Amino acid sequence: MSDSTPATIEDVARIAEVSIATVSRAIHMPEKVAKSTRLKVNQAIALTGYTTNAMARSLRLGRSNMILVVAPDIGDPNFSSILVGLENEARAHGYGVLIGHTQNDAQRGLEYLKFFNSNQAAGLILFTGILPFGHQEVTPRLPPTVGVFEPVFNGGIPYVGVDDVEGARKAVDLLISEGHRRIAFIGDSHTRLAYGRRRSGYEAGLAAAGIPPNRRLILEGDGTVESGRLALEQLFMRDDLPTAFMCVNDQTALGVALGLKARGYEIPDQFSVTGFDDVPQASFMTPSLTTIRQPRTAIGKHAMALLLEMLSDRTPSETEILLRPDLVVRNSVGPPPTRR
Amino acid sequence: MSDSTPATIEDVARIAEVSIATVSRAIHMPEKVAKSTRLKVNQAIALTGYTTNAMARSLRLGRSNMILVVAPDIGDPNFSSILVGLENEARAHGYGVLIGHTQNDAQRGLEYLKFFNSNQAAGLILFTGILPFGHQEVTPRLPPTVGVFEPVFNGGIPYVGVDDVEGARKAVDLLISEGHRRIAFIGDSHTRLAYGRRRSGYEAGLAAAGIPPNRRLILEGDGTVESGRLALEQLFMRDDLPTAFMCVNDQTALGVALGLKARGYEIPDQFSVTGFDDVPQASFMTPSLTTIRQPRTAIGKHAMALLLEMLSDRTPSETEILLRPDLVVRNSVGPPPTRR
DNA sequence: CTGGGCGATGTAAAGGTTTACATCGTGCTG
DNA sequence: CAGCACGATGTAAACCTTTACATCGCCCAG
Repeated sequence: MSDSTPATIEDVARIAEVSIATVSRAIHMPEKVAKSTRLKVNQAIALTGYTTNAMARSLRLGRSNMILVVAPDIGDPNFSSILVGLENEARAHGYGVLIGHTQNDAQRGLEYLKFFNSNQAAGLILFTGILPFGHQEVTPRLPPTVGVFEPVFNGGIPYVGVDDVEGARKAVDLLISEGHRRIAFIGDSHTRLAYGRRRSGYEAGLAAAGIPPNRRLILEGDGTVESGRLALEQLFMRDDLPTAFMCVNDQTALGVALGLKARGYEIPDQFSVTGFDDVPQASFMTPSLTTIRQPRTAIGKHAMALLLEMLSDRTPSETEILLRPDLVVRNSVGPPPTRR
Repeated sequence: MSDSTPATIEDVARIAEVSIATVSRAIHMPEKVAKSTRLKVNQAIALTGYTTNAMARSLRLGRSNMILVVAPDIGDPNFSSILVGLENEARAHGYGVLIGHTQNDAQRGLEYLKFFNSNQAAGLILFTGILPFGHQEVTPRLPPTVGVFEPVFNGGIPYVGVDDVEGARKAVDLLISEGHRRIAFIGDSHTRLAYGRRRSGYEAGLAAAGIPPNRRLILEGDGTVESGRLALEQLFMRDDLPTAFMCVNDQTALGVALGLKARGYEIPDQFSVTGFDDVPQASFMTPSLTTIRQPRTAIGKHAMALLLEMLSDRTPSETEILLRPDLVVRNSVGPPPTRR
């Protein structure tokens, strides 16, 4: 009864008194088999506890039920909640999730492609904006792929991200509505596409409020805590201070906040600060950080859904999905100090 | 030349002018094939870019090169750094990592067992202390399994964790060396084994310092922020205050810190607080939290190494690996206020 | 010189599916 | 009533490996 080896399709066929072909059809194309037969097969399946052998199936079909997810760093706290969305969606459709990380090593990225040679994975979710497969000229044939956060570098690959422009716009609008008019943007960068878009949102917000742009209030930064601190120092040295700092991400905001605290200033009484991303740490800061939340689980869900769509029919319904980010109001923003 | 379909072992055999059996042997048991033949085969492999089809191999062997990792919540920030350790170690041995989460739903846990019916996975890494497979009486046959953090509930399964007793001991020793003698332990629990061990460390530390135990200073808690706050309130109501709070984890410590701040007390000037785990947020708190670091990446690495060992020969060299936790000194601990 | 043994290689089966094609029977049309 | 079409089912090949067993030469001992 309870065999040591799992039941095969043949066991089911014997018990249901049909051929294995019929069993297979009853499972995968139920409309092709007579109702009575279907019933017998289902009973036999229940009796044996049969589960179709995914290995044999994948071998025969030349296609597996695994999705490979490659990120530069799976240790990144941002990664895990996206993973939740990815995994839930995948499982809901009978797919499993395989993970890998490149740690920005192209060679390692290349290794993961082997999963596709042998159909160990059917599709790819890519976190890096840049293809992790070395120089772009020799781009190997890619499996069905969906990018997350940023478009994949050499294009033609659909991706799911957040509407950075709108997010930035929400932050700057909040600051303006509190009465700020001198708002710095910390973390401009030419290498990160998302940062450029956030800057666009910032500029659009200022323009909409009729505030003339001020290039001296836009500072470079690479998104690290240190870069925030550095930018702050530059502003202090110039003696050309804003009343609010809009930062390109939460790490930068933390750097700014630490710098201000070190100089003895109070947030939000004397300066306001906003971030972007809503990393888990944001609510732990003092004061807790007002920021823009990336809907991470939703991003994962959509990315996986898009990929699965590509896997069934060939044409994805959309080639770019931008989700709406939310403003998370905490305690780092207030009205500018009244000048008197 | 660059076919659309990947090369099979047969292509290699044809080019090398040998049989497919010889190719297989050249790859997996090189000592069994003549040196000259091996050379020809290797050249043919290089020429064709052959990669052995993992599906066919797994089907034939009845064993795959995937390890399933199941956690209650893969969104937990603690999870991701362990994952790094797991994945690195797995890949170094030619294994891939498959992930799943149960969200404490036994049914979902059960679903993942299907991966083993069809040999889609060869081994299991389990994060929950309790088996995620419903009631324990009907425990299904488990594949080779290693637990992480806590021993798996119905035993007999090796696990990798941290030496909680030693970690707690380090925390309490620090507090004692700063001069504290009235030290509360927040977060006692009968359900979490790790918490019990941390309490043991606390008690051992007090005993070693000749401080008599005081049951009124040991408070229940489930490890949430709220539980920390609650325990604090109880202590205040009793008007029986310690000078330091040793918390069973960082969340609890945050709850205590927030409660103290809300009552207008300063940390560490008036009260000292320690945590356990060193979650990423710990350094963002104000004041930053002195805590015990779990060597997460190392835990992942050891757990995977142990599992792979079980997969090759049947007997694991050890059945319990406890890693040494480190004290991370930040700013939440100071000497007790001088009474005057 | 013959037979046995051994090292190197080949042959073929097995692993569990899916599916093109063949077969069978029934009911309808002409 | 004959023939055809169609729906339901069965047969067998193919997917790509690994490996037990067979085969083939060759060397050495008797």
